[in-house]
Amino acid sequence: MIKITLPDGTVLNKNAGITGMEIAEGISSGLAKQSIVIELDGKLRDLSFPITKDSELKILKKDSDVALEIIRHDCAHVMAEAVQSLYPGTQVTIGPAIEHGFYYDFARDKPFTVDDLEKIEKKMHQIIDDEIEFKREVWNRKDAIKYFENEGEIYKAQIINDLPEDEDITIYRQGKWLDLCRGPHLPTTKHIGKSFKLMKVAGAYWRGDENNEMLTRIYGTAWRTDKELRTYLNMLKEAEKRDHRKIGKAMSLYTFDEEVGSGLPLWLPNGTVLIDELESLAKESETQAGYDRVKTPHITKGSLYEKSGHLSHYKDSMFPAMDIDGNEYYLKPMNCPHHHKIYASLPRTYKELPIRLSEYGTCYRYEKSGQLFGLMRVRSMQMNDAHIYCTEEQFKNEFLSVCKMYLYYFKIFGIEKYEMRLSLHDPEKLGKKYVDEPELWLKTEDLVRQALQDGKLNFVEIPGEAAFYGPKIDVQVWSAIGKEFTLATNQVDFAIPSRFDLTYIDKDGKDKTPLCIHRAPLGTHERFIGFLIEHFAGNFPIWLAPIQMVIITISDKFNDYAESVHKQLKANGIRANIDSRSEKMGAKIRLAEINKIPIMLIIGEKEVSENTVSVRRKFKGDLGSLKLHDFIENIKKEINNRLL
RNA sequence: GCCUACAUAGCUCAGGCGGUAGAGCACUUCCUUGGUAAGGAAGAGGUCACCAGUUCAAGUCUGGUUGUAGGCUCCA
Repeated sequence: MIKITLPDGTVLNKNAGITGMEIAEGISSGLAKQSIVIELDGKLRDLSFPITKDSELKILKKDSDVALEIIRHDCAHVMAEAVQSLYPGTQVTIGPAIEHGFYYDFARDKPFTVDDLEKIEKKMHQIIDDEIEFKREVWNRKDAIKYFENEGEIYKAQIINDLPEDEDITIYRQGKWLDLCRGPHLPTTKHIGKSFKLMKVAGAYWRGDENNEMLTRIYGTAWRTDKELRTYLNMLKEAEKRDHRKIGKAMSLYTFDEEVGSGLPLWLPNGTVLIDELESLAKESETQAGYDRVKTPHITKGSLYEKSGHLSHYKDSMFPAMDIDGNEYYLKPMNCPHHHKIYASLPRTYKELPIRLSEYGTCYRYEKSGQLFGLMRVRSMQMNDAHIYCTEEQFKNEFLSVCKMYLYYFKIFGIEKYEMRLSLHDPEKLGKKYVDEPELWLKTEDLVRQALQDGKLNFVEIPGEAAFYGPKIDVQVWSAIGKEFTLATNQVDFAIPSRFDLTYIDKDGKDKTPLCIHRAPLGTHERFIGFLIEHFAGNFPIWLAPIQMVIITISDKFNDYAESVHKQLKANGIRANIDSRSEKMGAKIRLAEINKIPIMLIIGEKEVSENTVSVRRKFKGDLGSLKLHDFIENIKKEINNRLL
């Protein structure tokens, strides 16, 4: 007899070898029906797993998060079986559950196409309807390797070979088909249900290494119920509508041109308004925070980038050199070396520090063609850049005020979903990916960590994500379609100032090396605007909206008055258009709504005679009429305060 | 860069088997002068991404180039 303790403290005395399923059945038939898997002493096991010793047992039902993960994982297994039965000779590799679904990577001479997905899905339904049991077996390691090698499954054999020595090699059979798997699994394929869908095919490198062969990955999504599946698919559709590439086109914000080159956006007048507004915001807050503005050239000699370390650590992301009078020149990927030169152009004393140099210059980075993505990943980018040179004592304060600056920006834009990440170096990559200063790395990382903790900011630590010259804080956000991006960044540079012989004369008359903070609270204008488009779904607050309002005349009898209103709006710095087409008011309103123009000023007989405008706002509708003067004063307040 | 797919009017898209292009919206003109999400009519718009090849004939078939999309890898 063994003792089995349930989560509520109940202790059951049972014969050794009893299974989770049997215990569930003993409790209630309803529970047995709902049960998916058990947690035995903290480890997930199959319902059919024989319990042989005193244990703590938790029975997990279909509604648990774990169950959903297992449904997805099993779905991957069933897909693999379907694929191998339909396309003999295809090798299986790995097939995990992921957020929203699962994937499986296959090795096959001919990659799958979208047409294959339908056939595979049909076969999967068949396997699920057949209600096949998942059976766990523990195999001898050598036998397992031999088995998979004989089957021509070289990837599986390799996976087993690389498993830790002490780990059991478990095999799951589903009917005639079997796969190496840690488990656990559902009792039968029927438990997977029908709420899944194969989504897309993609290439993926074996073990995620681009030096390895390319496998074919099939992505699927799977849910507990059809309702959940439909909700998810619907969410994807809604997200597509927010896609900055779609809205950017519809609102004429920016465009790309084949003859200009990929990743090189052309900002149209409407989009340039957004850039200008962001710049004004940045200039305003940076002036207040004691920054000085500078301007530096777009191309520079290679020798400067040798000194900065860019050529040894960052060359892959730089456009190739151009030869000018026998010298190699590069397009600048970052502003730091230039700012360092500006710092070095004069002797500096401790009294001047901190020195804060800001620049809204364009940088150029060579991104591989496959990773360009609308405005979020481009090759020419305008940075909201600055470098702060300070003493070690000043560091914490400076670093935190930068963090506060981007939190201030986030508040203005109503950005609530973000994650701050402290990116640290990977000691194994010192001298390669990172400058070879092991002690300075640790010391600086500690300095940053301390600053964040003292500032009571929430953050997570990610090793191996630092910049080549120092640790950084990245602020991560997610695009409408769920891609993750770094929006703002705040980096410490401890190595470069000494390479550039940057010094200041300290109180004691001795030369010392300052610390340098790189910071870009608005990231690049391209990415920031791409993100804002999705964040607002194109419905920008008034201060940002490229076209703030449109004047709609009820008939062309009122065009003269409309012109005079337009003139007064312009004189007050308000961006307005007139819609004087020979159309009905309803049609004009509709067009303005579709174009996401926040305010409509309707003008007819009544407004002309009373010197008013009838105000209609997007999302709010008809707000009645106001004296033109009063309207302008109100709206100016809203614009100047950058209200949401 | 790698894998897969796609590229037709300003936008969204039709164009089984090869026979030199079509819709809706937008645009222009005319009629209409209408009070809070589509009034009517007519017209103009395309070297079917580009370059080769096959063919009597290519938007359609083949190859290449460029660009775009979804992934992988990499990053603000």
